[in-house]
Amino acid sequence: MKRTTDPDVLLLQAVADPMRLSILRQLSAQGPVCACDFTDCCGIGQPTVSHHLRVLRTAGWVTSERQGTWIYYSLRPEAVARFRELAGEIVVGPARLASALALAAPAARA
Amino acid sequence: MKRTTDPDVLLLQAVADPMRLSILRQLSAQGPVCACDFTDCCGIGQPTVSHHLRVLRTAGWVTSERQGTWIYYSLRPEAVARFRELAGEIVVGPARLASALALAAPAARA
DNA sequence: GGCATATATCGACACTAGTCAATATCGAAG
DNA sequence: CTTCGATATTGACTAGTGTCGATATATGCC
Repeated sequence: MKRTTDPDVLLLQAVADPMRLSILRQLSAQGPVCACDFTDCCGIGQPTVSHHLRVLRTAGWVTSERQGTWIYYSLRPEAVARFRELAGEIVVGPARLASALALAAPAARA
Repeated sequence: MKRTTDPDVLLLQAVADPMRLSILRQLSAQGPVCACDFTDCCGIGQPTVSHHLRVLRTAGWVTSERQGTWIYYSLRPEAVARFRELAGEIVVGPARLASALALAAPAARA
């Protein structure tokens, strides 16, 4: 995967992993979750969990907050909203219309 | 990236690439697009375009259809719908509620 | 048939990502 | 201050990914 600076792509890359999708779903279902909980539930080593959480934090998906010994992770509303926007960008509707108008003209836009 | 069988993750992995996101956006905006158009617009080699289109097809994002010499690619409504569902699954709402009820108890649900 | 164009496949390369073991850091408790 | 538990970082290894050049396949045209 080539390194990218596009924040949209970073957001998508971060969620495009089984562990991280699982983490995000758990955060969505349970709210702020202690990092230790991810370590238990996913059958995965602690450093790996920490790594995935870092990826999610870097991409803007989560924020962390200390509560004594533990660190709680929460979803960032901005990321959730942006993800939904991205999903909303991809639509099928206009496609069929355009195809009816200008099919068989591959470079017609030039 | 470890190989995965989860179709949701496959869908997300497919869209989590600059070229492929660009291709999907173009398909969303213009409808069925000739493969040759992607080759021109993205400053990328023809085999690479073919590779990305195969990834998108494998993930269920697009279907191909021959029109004489050219091959037109279209978005699959099922994939678009599933993508939007996935985006809808991640919500921030319940999080705050749960945190108000049971904070400072990392394994309270056990 | 033979040729030209469009697309797919193959093989190879560099780079990246996911994972773990070992270790460091940080906060709390004694 | 020492110790302990939780989390982060480092270093290394493996495997997957994006890219390309060369080549194969398919379609249309002469």
